[in-house]
Amino acid sequence: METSRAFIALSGGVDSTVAAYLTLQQGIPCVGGTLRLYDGDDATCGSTQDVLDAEDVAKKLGIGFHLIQAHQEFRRDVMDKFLRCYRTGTTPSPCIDCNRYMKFDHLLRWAMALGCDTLVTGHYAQIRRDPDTGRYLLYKAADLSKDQSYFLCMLTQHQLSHTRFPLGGLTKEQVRTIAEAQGFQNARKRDSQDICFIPDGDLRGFLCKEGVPSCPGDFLDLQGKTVGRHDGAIGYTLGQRKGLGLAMGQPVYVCATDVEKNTVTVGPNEALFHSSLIAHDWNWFPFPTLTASMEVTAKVRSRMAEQAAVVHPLPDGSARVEFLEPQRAITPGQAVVLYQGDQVIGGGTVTKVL
RNA sequence: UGGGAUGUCGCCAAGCGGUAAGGCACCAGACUUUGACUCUGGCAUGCGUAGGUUCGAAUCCUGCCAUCCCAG
Repeated sequence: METSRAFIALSGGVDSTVAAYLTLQQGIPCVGGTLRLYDGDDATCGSTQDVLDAEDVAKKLGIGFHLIQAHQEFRRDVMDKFLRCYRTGTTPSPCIDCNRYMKFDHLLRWAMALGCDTLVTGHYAQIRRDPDTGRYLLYKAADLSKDQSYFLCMLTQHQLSHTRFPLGGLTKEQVRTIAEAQGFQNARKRDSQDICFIPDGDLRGFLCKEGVPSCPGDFLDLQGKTVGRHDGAIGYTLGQRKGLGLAMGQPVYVCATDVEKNTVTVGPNEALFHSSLIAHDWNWFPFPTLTASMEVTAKVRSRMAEQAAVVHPLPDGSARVEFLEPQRAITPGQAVVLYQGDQVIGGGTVTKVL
């Protein structure tokens, strides 16, 4: 648990810069590095400019800098899974996978190979250790508006045991203030967002380029009547309104997609609400596996308010989450993350909506 | 070919002589480390077309065009 040497994951942004600064302030020897995940120079995450920014930060802080190539791993563990999800009609969460497989696996291995025992990142979340069980627990950030615990729901005990989030107890404004006080150039740099490997936002174009082409098909209403033509069932996600091009008098939303039949069913907002889901691929924080039903609050997307629910373990290791109130557009492929207060209980991947 | 009806933004649709509502769609921003949702803003010097009446017409009159329905 004692950090003798820390590896700082530098993105070139203000968060990781301040995380590095704060770690150095504690007198911990540090070395920095950036993952190069994608070839495109225009990528919004790990672009050439970001790498230069990160290197610049390392220089200013007087720490070493490593540029770690991870194109192959990123393609295998994040992009291929992303494409597979769309191909099979589910909606992926690439940021969760990137955390799980790139930042806290590939990068952590590199850090350790470089003689570091701790990985430091600029994520907004908190790690604590349960004194009774010895397990590492994940908590929300103090700044709830920047909390990233949803995206960190798949971190394992091993990963958490070698990770530090220096910003977990700070607000974004405090972080920017520290950066300004230290004269960091990126103090007011815009936060990153959107899918980093689709910088122009053209999801369908990207899927096509990567071998998941779209074929036009029919839009159906809830009664099964054809109401228009779509660009291809893949590429639409549950609850989507924009881009349908359907003037039905009232707003309509994607209620279902069928990639086999290449149909997209649309309906009114009210048709999107469901009360329970089944999820698999669970990662639990306070215990190795869920053995009994428990009351929690839950999210099925990062920005929604948590909702009261009960999670029930199922024999095959999956679990059923039952919400007290029906939830809008629960989407297979997305993560469901469970909380009790500020503590993250666990996260899984939605497989079925009931 | 007779008879009837209708033609206002991409779709639907107000308007009924006083100087073009609204909804949907679309576009642009905001929000956002996923896809989404949401919010804000934009969106017809012109109402099928050509004339006429009027101080003034999308609104009245006439011709033409188009579409739909009924006859046949």
